[in-house]
Amino acid sequence: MKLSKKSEYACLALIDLSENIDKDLVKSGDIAVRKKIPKKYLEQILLLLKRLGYIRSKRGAEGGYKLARDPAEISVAEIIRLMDGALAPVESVSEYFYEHTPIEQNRQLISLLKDIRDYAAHKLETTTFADLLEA
Amino acid sequence: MKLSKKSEYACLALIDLSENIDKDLVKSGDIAVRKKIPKKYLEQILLLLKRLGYIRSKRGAEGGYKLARDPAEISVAEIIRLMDGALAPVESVSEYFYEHTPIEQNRQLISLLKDIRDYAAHKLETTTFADLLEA
DNA sequence: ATATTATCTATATAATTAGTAGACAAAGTG
DNA sequence: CACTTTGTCTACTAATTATATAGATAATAT
Repeated sequence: MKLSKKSEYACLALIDLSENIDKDLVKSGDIAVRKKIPKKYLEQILLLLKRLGYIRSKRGAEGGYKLARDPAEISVAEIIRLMDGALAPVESVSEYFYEHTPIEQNRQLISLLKDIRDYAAHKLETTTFADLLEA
Repeated sequence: MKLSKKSEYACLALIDLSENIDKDLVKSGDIAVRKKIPKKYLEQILLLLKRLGYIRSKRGAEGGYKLARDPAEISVAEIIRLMDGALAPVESVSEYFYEHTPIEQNRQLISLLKDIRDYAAHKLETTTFADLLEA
């Protein structure tokens, strides 16, 4: 797993929406400024998150976005998987994105990498966006 | 950390050389066939490993490669780092390849990713090529 | 002398990443 | 209604990285 900026931005956007969950709507421009994300790029990401059912939107003046789900029920793992694919260090050790890779020729290496994958996947699956807010 | 084929190939090549440590020299062509690595690509990788001091070579007919170091003293971590860079899922959490990334804006995310990095790094640092040979 | 093998450098190609640009659609405001 | 704001959609671009391939040269064994 290597996080792209896209998935970093997606997480930051969801964090921002979680932080502003009391507000009715949050404008993408505001998120862009607060989280220092290129505005047009962020729009693409928000659109994607909308299509995936994570957020809702309203167009027009005074429009914006809001969460469609409880932050406590969105795991970091699922967002990274949607943006970047496998959490595993190689696809041949991935649960959801399995693919053959050269390293499969060595059993020990596979089990080592699988162990790392399992650790990372467990951590990311059990961490939700509610956990990412400041105490 | 996402392993490239290059680092997968590099590991397989070092495994092959470890498996044949009793032999005087191993030809790149033989490694390529046994480990199913494109021959010319493998040559580049072997050359790199040679310059880095991991292997020695001899040219000409009946030439080839051999390990310059004990497999038990080469960690998987160092090879991946040399081929692919950071073991961490984002550079902002990397020990040896630190760089700013957007996600640094969230403390909790940073500590989560750092935890994953530490686990992976520890595993990979304590696994050597001697550990990768069949019992 | 010849065949074999490593060395070195250049090139190619495709995919991925990280955006930008601009037209269009919907909603609110005066 | 006109105008501004904000989301939606699609296309495009530029740079980088990944994954090789090609071919000339150098050294060595036979």
